[in-house]
Amino acid sequence: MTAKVRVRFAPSPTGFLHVGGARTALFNWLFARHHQGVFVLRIEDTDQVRSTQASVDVILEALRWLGMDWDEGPEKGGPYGPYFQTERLDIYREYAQRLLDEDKAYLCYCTPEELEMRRQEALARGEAPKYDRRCAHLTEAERRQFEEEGRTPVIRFRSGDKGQTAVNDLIRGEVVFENALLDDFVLIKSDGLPTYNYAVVVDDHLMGITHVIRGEDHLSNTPRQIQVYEAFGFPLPQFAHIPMILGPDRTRLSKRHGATSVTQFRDEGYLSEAMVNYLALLGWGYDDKRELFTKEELIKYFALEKVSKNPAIFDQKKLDWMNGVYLRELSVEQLVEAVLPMMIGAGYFTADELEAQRPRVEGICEVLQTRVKTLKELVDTSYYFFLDEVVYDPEAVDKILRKDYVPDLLATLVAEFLRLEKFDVPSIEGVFLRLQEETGRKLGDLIQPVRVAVTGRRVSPGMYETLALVGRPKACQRMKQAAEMAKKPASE
RNA sequence: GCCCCCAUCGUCUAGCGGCCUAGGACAUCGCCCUCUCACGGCGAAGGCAGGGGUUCAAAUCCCCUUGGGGGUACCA
Repeated sequence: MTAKVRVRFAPSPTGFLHVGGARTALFNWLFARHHQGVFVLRIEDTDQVRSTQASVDVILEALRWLGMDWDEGPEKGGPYGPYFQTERLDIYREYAQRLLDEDKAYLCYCTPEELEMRRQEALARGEAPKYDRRCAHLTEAERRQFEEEGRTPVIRFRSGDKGQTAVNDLIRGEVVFENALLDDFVLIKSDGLPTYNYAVVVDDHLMGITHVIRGEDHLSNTPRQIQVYEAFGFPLPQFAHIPMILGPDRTRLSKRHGATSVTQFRDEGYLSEAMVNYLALLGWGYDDKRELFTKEELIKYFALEKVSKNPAIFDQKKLDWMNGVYLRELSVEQLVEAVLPMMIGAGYFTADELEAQRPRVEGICEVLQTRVKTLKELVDTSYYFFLDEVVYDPEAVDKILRKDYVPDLLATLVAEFLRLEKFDVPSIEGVFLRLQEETGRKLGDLIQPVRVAVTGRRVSPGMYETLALVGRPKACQRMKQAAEMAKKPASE
């Protein structure tokens, strides 16, 4: 029997949860759940200047929203804690000391400025910009001299420069690196904090991680980490480097490409199920016919073998489509619940009026459900059901309203509407049908002017429903107003 | 500069030597439905980066070129 699968997602809290990070978390989570393993969340907050608690909160919240629960980590604890790297500093020091004692690491007194200068020089000479190892064999006297100068040392790893290091990647196969190309990288910074390449190894080992599933940007660093594993005599975990997510211009996905934070997508009205489904498809696929999966199905089908090697471009259009699919699968009640707070936020009505508005909102959701891709879009486009002022599309006014027959038509309709006992769909439809018969005009010629008059646009849900939902007072008032507009010639 | 990864329609992908005159989905276009728009249905267009090999046979294997991405930090 093989050991229990243990994977981890290890974000650094320096901002929001990026879709790339979310996808990495998802693959780890799916892998863990598929194998009935353990999903660990570890916070890599060793970058003291950029890490913030706010960022931790946002990341946890985003993970929760996506439905990825962690078995060990912040707020949960676990047998291998602490799960914040800054709370594990003693551990890193202790292990570094071991390396120091075994002469597998050494103290280096070079300052960042000196290193930067030498790097530039090396580059100028066309050489590889690697550390020149001048501190690799300091005498006791030299060391004391540096100390007296007030220099605080870093701990550098003594990396081998003969032979090769092979990464056995579950997705890419064997990837071989020349050891001569690796330099003596820093393990512990002068501020006492560990560097990434060192801390991951210690943590992944101590936390019993069996599979390291992470972005391809870490592949090149893996040989360094493997050397550290070997220096300690730790067994290697399995590695799986998943492809990057790129923007439409094939560069690394960033803010320039629009929304990239999970929280932002949530706020823009995307559904977490759609988000998860879409993210899963970025670099993973099941077969040649299915691409809509519930979370349970994803867990059931997910396999590293099916993860592709090539980078994926984040296609918001497809996300939009998929969100529309999930939106349409919602019951009207679910849709209403999701949208009510957003409508209050938009100022359509107050929290006190919520219950009174609910029936209307239900009707609005019904007619808009197939016409929008996101919750926000639903809220935005439904403004004319609530607000008094309608924004008229000039082109619509010009093309549809400014016709000779329109003022009379609108006036007639207002009169008819006012005469109705109930302002509901059948009654409204009856008015239009009768008028169509009497005038011999096409139904569209009757309806389009009303649509523009009442909604300001040439596009809306079915007009009978829209009128009923807008309500008689607002509808008639707008139609009268539009009739006046129709009489005036186009200006400015 | 050096090292590593990747390469099928615009995009995500199926394909793991013959089943491929390359399949699906999004996007695009057309038609149907229809009060507009959407939804839904039907259809069209669109791809194996280029060049060498290997093989009876290559999108599938190898090499080169090109292109893209990543790494090369006292960031993670």
